[in-house]
Amino acid sequence: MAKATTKTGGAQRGRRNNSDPESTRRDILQAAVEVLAKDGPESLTVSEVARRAEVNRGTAYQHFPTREDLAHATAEWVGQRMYDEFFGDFKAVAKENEFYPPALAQKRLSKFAMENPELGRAWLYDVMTSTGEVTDKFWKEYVKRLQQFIDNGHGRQDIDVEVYAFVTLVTSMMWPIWADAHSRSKKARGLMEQRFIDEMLRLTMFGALVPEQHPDLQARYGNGKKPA
Amino acid sequence: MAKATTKTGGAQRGRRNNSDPESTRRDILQAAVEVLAKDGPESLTVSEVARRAEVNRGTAYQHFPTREDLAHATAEWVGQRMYDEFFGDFKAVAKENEFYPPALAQKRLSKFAMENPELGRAWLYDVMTSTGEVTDKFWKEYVKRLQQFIDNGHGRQDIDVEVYAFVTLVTSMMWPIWADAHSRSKKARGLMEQRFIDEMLRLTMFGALVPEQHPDLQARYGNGKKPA
DNA sequence: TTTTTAGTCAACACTGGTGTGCATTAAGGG
DNA sequence: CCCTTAATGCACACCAGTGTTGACTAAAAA
Repeated sequence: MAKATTKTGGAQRGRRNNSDPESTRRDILQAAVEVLAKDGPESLTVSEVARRAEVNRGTAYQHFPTREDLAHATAEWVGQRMYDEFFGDFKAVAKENEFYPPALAQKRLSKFAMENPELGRAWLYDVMTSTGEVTDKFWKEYVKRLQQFIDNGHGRQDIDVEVYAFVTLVTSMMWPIWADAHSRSKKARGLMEQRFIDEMLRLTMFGALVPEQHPDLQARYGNGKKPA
Repeated sequence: MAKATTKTGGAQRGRRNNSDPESTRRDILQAAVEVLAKDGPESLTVSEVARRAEVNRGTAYQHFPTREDLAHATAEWVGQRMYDEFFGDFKAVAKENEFYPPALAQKRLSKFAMENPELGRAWLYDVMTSTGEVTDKFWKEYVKRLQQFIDNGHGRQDIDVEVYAFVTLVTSMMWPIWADAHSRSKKARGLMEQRFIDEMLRLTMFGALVPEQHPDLQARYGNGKKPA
């Protein structure tokens, strides 16, 4: 009504016109992560993401030519964000090139995963669907720091660092999903978080078995060397 | 040609006509699991599954009225198959109502996961997407047996059984996926399997830390009781 | 022999995502 | 003031999956 100059299509009057396309790109990627977390990879469509980002579908296609491009960019973005959010303020907590003290590390990792379930979920989906090597920045840095922590004499020398990193990362990212499905209240969720942290630390510190009951394992793994 | 009686549609002459509809149902479900493992939940469509099962789409719809029905039935079927294949010959290996010796258990679990990656993957997808409580038969039995194992004095009394079961199950199921993505040859894959088994057993037996370096954790988790 | 069951085949209407093209704005910079 | 950039809105062709229906057949069960 106000302006009848418009013939057919055309941009809506008063719509956002961003001088900073990067922010639009971020909005789209963020929406993609949310879609991934909420409905899984099946629902990661350009249409759905654009809707959620409150961005025109055409705009999304300008940033990501195909659905596949969007999916890949999303995976990368997740890796980058995890890296930033987890290692970002590292210097404030631990010395450069050093791992956290374990109690702090596990707590931080769990907290991070509980607070960013959508990142964890997206990361897991990526791990589960990627066919080639995972080049994830976050993963690499995590393994590196862990290795240094062990080299510094804090961890057992016979650890297989990659496997150990895999175990802690995968379970930490997966647990919030489990916790959400198995707790009704927010309070219950908090308890679940604490349970996980406690058990992981306990396991990290002492393992799960009563040593005297398992002489065979003691013989095989107790010498501090990797088994042949 | 042979018979010109057919007017338009109609069943193909000499086609399978199964007296045992259950086997058809199984074929469809098995195909669904394979689709899930190969291309993920996005590709779990009635059309695709029917194609893979070499069954008419209409037939699939007779067994599973909607795509959702098929998805749910598939998840259930996976749980049941995992239960059968993992606990099926339990009595042959361990006494009734008792857990395996840990070395055997971890080896068996890993082997199972490596040999049935499609089941593991489907199970993980289910865990990751289910919103409600996981009622999985396999999971429940696993936790039960583990609890008994600990009650019998083989494991540390302060273990949080559910968390511990979660850790071992999730990582065991996920590792083959990781291993596949990170190994070129079949031999490399076998090595990955062994690495995982070794590290899990080592971790189970001794944990990951050098106790003397972490008096704080020793104080908190070393008394054999759950922290308050 | 008749009937029921399990399955095949083809056609159809419908939905929703894909990717493209184009006219149309709005803002900022030179 | 004009030009470029970022974005909108909409139309179009296309494809693939969904779910339904109706005609048909082979084999087992009654």
